[in-house]
Amino acid sequence: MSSMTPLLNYLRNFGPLSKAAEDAVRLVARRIEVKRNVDLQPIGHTCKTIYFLESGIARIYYYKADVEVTESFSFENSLVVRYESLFTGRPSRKAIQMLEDAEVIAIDANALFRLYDQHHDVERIFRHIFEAALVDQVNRIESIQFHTAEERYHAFMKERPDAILRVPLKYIASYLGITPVSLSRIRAQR
Amino acid sequence: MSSMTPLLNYLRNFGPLSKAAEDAVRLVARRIEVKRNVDLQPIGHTCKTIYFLESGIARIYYYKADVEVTESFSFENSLVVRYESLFTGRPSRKAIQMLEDAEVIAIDANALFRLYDQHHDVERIFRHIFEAALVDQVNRIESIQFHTAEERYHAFMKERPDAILRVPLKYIASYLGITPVSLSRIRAQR
DNA sequence: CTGATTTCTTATCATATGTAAAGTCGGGAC
DNA sequence: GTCCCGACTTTACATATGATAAGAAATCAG
Repeated sequence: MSSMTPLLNYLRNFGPLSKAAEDAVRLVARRIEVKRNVDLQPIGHTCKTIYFLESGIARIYYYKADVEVTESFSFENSLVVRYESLFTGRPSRKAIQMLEDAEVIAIDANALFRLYDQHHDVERIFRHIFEAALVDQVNRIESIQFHTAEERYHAFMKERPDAILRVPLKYIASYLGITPVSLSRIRAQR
Repeated sequence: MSSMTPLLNYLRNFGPLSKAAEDAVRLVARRIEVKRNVDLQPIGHTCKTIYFLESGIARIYYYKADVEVTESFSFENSLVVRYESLFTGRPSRKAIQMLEDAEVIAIDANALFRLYDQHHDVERIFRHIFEAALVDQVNRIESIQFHTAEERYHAFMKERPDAILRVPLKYIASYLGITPVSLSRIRAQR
């Protein structure tokens, strides 16, 4: 049985986890390796897996009228989830792509949700995780809607200074909601 | 004891609710009347109450550099929550204001959360509610970042055709992330 | 009803961002 | 090493939105 230690440590940030629950989580998760540029989940697939990144960077992207759009990045030691598909059971128009070779833990979402009744600590932990995700989304909306592209670029740089070195700028541009040309302009001044 | 029926029906949309749990919820909720233009919750207050609107419209707003910004609207038969404060325990920079005279059910959030351990169905229902809210926020981000102001206006009109009649346009403009002038221009063409 | 205040629209001008096209740079394939 | 291709930047021009101000319409108080 592979270690899963990083995942279990991550989960413990959100609440205590009994030994029994820990074992149950291990049984619904498996460790996989994914190469750079591979789509972990393709467009059109219904999200039935919650991914935890031990290493590597992933992005969620989709197409808006033939133009590729980056919705989010996820870095090591965090989850990658297409919430709008996971919680509706509908196919996602979004794909998850790895931007670096990565070690990933894939959690079977339905199996995980079945643990909720037996292991209340598992339900509580994931509830806290998704509550925190909700807060993140609310804050992201504020940042998108009420800050300029330049402000958002600097905020992103401050929060993830390594991203600039690890992620192609064109993806950062589309994440910020601007074109690569615009991002170039912002970076050029000063 | 006041009826609370609309709230309980709303909750049942998200899962079954036992009689015992129903009674427990009644005990942490109270019914109030709020007048138009009143701030149900002021800026700077930590969110400790979840509101359900039986009637009326509310909006969440805040100030971004002296300019008032509308974050969201809530209509009758839905919840009003400042998630970023409720789930972090930190004071909110946002206020909740009524846009019409309203009948509101105020739920004590901490008392509600204490019910989670005794009444698993209450925890499950509110988990589903907040999961749905997470999906909403993800979709809102997509709509904000990757659609034009005009597309967003038409989408909002389609989803809430009554809003235009009940909500001052300046609030709709700031919700859409544009100025009232811009909204006027969009409405003028055609 | 009347006047006062707020909301909404219209017009003008400034600016940020988009689109298109061309040029530069750098890494990978062979 | 050489070539090629993709990523990034730069420039020129077009367009959408913002800021400001003034006027029209609606709402509110008395």
